Amino acid sequence: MTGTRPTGDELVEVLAALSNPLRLRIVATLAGGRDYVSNLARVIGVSRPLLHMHLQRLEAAGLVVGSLELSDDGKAMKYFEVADFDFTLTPAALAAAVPTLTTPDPHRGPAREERS
Amino acid sequence: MTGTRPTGDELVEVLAALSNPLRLRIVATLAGGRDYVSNLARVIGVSRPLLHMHLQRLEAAGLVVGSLELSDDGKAMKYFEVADFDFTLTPAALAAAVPTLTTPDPHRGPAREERS
DNA sequence: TTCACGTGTAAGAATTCTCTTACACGTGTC
DNA sequence: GACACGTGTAAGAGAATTCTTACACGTGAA
Repeated sequence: MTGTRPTGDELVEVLAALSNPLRLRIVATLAGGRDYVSNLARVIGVSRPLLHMHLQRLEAAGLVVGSLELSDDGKAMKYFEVADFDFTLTPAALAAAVPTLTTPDPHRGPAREERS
Repeated sequence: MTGTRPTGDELVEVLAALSNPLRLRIVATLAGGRDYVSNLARVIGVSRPLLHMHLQRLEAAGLVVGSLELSDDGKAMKYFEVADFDFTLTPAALAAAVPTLTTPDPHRGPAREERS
């Protein structure tokens, strides 16, 4: 995964996933070792449902990986760990990714000239 | 600016600024050469007020630089160009930035344990 | 004066994001 | 059975983003 040239859409998803303080904190914490959801929520100091949502976002972007495991006492634990991603953000790198953006049409129409 | 270790807050602002398809397109376009607002709006195909807003966001994040200049025929033109930024996104880099995040208190309180 | 072209900004709607609260299910232990 | 601890998800409020439309001002040319 390291050194991969992301498509425009992938890049936007990754950047959006990392542009949140809490998610940044989640990744940073997981960088120190894998952990399961409930415990991670306690460590970071966030409610479990909230953490659950953010982990989904991070996993969708491919920044963390989760795996459901069974503990010795039969409990279903969901462990998460960071993926070893490596993205470079430079004007040139962005320019290379932009051509592969799938029309992010503003809202309705693709803009017309102002002042008819 | 290249190779600088950003603070957590700076990093969040930069990532938020780049996590939008249109802003990514703006940076990519400016990477091909400086331009003034009205023309850039035509080139990209977006309304000028909208472009103006996005440029503000990019400039606030330090990704583009604007300068008001007077053209030969006396018009005030605002030219923008990309800053030569270079950010590295790896688990380790993020972990290094996170400690400098200024309390991004969720919403109201700092979360309490669930299930009283 | 009027038109073309540059600048900036404010008001409002539609959408998305963030977060809390509440519910559901399963398993091992007291 | 009741409790502790793990999982997942849905409903709703509040705030932030994104975008359009409309207005303001200034200068040179017809």
